Amino acid sequence: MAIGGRNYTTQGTKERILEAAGEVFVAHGFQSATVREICRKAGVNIAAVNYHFRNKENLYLATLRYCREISFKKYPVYPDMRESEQPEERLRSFVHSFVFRVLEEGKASRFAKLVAKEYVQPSKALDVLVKETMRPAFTRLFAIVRQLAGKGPDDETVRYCCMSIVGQFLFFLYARPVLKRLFGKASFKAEEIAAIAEHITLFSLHAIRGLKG
Amino acid sequence: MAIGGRNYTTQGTKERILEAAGEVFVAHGFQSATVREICRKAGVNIAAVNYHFRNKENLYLATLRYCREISFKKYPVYPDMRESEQPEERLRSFVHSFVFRVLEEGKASRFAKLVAKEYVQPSKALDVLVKETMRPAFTRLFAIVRQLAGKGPDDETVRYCCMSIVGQFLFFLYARPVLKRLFGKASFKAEEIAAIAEHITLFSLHAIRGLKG
DNA sequence: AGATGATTAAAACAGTAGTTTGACACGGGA
DNA sequence: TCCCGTGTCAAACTACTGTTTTAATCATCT
Repeated sequence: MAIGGRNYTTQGTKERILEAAGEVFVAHGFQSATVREICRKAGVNIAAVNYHFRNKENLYLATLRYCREISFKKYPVYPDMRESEQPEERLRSFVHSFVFRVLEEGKASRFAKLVAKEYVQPSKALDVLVKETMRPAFTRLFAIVRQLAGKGPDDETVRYCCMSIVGQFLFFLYARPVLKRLFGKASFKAEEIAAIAEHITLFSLHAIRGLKG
Repeated sequence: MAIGGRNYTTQGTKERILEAAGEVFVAHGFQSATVREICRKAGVNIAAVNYHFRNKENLYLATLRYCREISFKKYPVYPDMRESEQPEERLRSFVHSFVFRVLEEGKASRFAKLVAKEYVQPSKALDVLVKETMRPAFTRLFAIVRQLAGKGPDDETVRYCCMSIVGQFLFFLYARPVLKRLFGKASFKAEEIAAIAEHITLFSLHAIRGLKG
């Protein structure tokens, strides 16, 4: 049961299932997704899921990890940036990589879409997601905003600012179906994504400076 | 089939179903919610749903409308405010009623929670939601922000600002399960909600002023 | 070649979903 | 009193779900 897997066809089957599972879970969510559709898309037998992943829930967790790896490999937390950088640049870098991770048209944005569903309909997976992904990200962001805000504002204010920044990401993470219906726009070119990231950066920098005093 | 309903027991059954449906749809979402659980909570027979609402999807739409009415009756769009008011105050009013509609502990926040699920897993209901609820709200917000920003920024910048503001609402609409795990906080007292609304107002006002020039 | 263990395939299983059915209760009008 | 439409109820129906079973296939090592 998935001990070594020296057989190359196994790797092929497992990966094909993970790819198809990514598609289907993004499209329908954990509950509504069916292993039958996943297997049909992957071109494998139904029993393969239970053989390679034990059950549906385990496949979901594996898919979450698989998609996270893809997303963070393409858009790292700090792309070629030193800790000693100016806080404005660190915020800009944080925002840009985050926004691309969310808005990109491709496999790298699957993780963000799965996380979106997890927010709204939490499962056991959310605990590990918060622990491994969100809490570290929030800690990094808090340090950046604290540096930008200076010593004036208290911790609660800084925390609220972080939430305001994250909220702006969430808009584009969630509102895509609404944007499509409001403005007829469903996908973004790389330059547009960069423009959005730059807007969020400037909007937040101005706000923090204003709150500073 | 739900023509008049002069029988008072009918009204009781229909409303009990709608109340229970609100609870269950908020808790599990449309797909995962079962009519059996709804009927058990409502204390009615399973067949009552199909008798009064034809089918599950129709019950869902009715529940959405029912919850929207409750939410907007308690927190109107412009609570005792004239159009001639200063734009700062109009933004503040817009933000406050929105935030309360989202964060309140009670039946009035059910609509926001249902909409949140609808964003992530759109169904046929989203089209009518966008048309009847989101588009008018976005138009009102756009007018306020345009007035705040002056004639300098172009329409796209103003639109991005609106998205940044709405995004901050979304954070608290979505991130509650995460906030619970991050800070151990799941519910907010009225003063805290007001403080959050005030933060979002100030954060956004500073940002818009900064972008103004 | 034959044995071995990992992998795949088809079929069946048990549980649950939404929906439908047909019988029954009840209140008011002819 | 009889009838009829509205509303309620228990039970069944059909479809689909995740999972398991059993047998067949394949690559690899002796």
